[in-house]
Amino acid sequence: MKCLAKSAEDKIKEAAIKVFLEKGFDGTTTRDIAKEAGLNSALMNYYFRSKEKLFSSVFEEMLQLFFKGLLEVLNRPISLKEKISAVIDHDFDMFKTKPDLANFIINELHRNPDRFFSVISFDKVLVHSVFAQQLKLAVESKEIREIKIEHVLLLIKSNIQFVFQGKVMTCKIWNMNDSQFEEFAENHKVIIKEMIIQYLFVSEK
Amino acid sequence: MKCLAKSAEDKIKEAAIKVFLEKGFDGTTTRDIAKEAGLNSALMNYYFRSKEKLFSSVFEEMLQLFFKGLLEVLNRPISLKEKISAVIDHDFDMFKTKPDLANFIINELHRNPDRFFSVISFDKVLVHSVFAQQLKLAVESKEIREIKIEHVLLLIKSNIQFVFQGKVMTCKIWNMNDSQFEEFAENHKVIIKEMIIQYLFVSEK
DNA sequence: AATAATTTTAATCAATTGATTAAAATTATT
DNA sequence: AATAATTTTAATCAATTGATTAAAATTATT
Repeated sequence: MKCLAKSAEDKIKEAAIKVFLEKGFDGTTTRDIAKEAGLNSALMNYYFRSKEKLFSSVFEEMLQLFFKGLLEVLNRPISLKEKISAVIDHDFDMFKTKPDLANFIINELHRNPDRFFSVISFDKVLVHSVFAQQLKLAVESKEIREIKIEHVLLLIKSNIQFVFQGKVMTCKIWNMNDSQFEEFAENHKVIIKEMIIQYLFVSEK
Repeated sequence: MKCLAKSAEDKIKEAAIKVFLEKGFDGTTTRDIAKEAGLNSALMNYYFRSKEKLFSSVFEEMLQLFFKGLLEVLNRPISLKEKISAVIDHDFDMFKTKPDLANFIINELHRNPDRFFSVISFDKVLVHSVFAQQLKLAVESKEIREIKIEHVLLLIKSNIQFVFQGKVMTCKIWNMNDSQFEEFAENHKVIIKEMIIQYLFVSEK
């Protein structure tokens, strides 16, 4: 498969992912990318035609990454309660490896909202997920309180995302270093799980 | 006070706030600001010396806005439960008038983390707030579960902020128009309040 | 081995950008 | 009213940026 020697095209793409995620489209120059890749700057245009096209390719890959894992978890054959916990675990792990991902998606979607359509029709995929069915059944059987899937997913995503997005702010305000923050985030994950599950499942004390 | 005729300096500042909040530092040109203000583009340099200095002045004002109201609410002479509700109301109102604020702060803090120090020592202000005292007492009297203020404030901020940050995504995924989103956000606010209060206050069913 | 196709390079382009300047216009002071 | 100080303008600057080009280097094909 992919051997020791990466192709120039791969190197550029890889470098572009790194630099675009860190600095965004506007903050990145094509020379930044070439430098990060260690290649002549004309190669970016040779392989990807333009900065915009290279960016689009990066953005679509990142948007997939942002949602693909989530959708997989939502369709696992596990209970609703386990699933909520699993989604939270998954997103935490994802953001640990790519802390800039959430911010990148939010920003570039804001800069050009139409980008979103090109990739997936998420509404369909989410509405027809196993998770959606489970939630509907659980509401009907009064196992959980009456609530729409839109709200549930937003609750989960909100609580996870801002932990990482706001890392700089959190560390500055409470004087944490990186390892202290990591511990804090781990504790916060437990709190989020407890809070959301307790809120949804009515019987929970 | 401020009469019909605004000074050129004010017009530039006002335009800068608008454009910087929308496009960020990297996405904004000094000519954008001059055009928005309807003034000759050299005036930006005349009054503010440089794009960077004008930006700093905008950033500091926005960081104040981001926190000042919060601190005021945290020190109001009301009960803990009312206060949590009031903080959520306050932030929702703030983001309704300035939806780009959260994203702006997060981004520009990421671009230059050192900016944060210049304004306030938030840790001190937060640690010594009335809210912090109330929280401590409530934990001691077992009125609420054992939890640190860091986590409580993060819970609150997370849940509010992403509602607005993720507006584009939410509307795209669930096919909402602006008024539908507004209703959705209002419902979500109620959910957030219930969830956080129920989680903290152990007796709450 | 010779030739053709592909990839890489250095040089260069036009457009944009933040900033400056000197003159013009306006306002304040004497 | 004359003069000085301040504000505004149009023209211009050098640096940066995304992109192109033609030649050089490398690799694939015959």
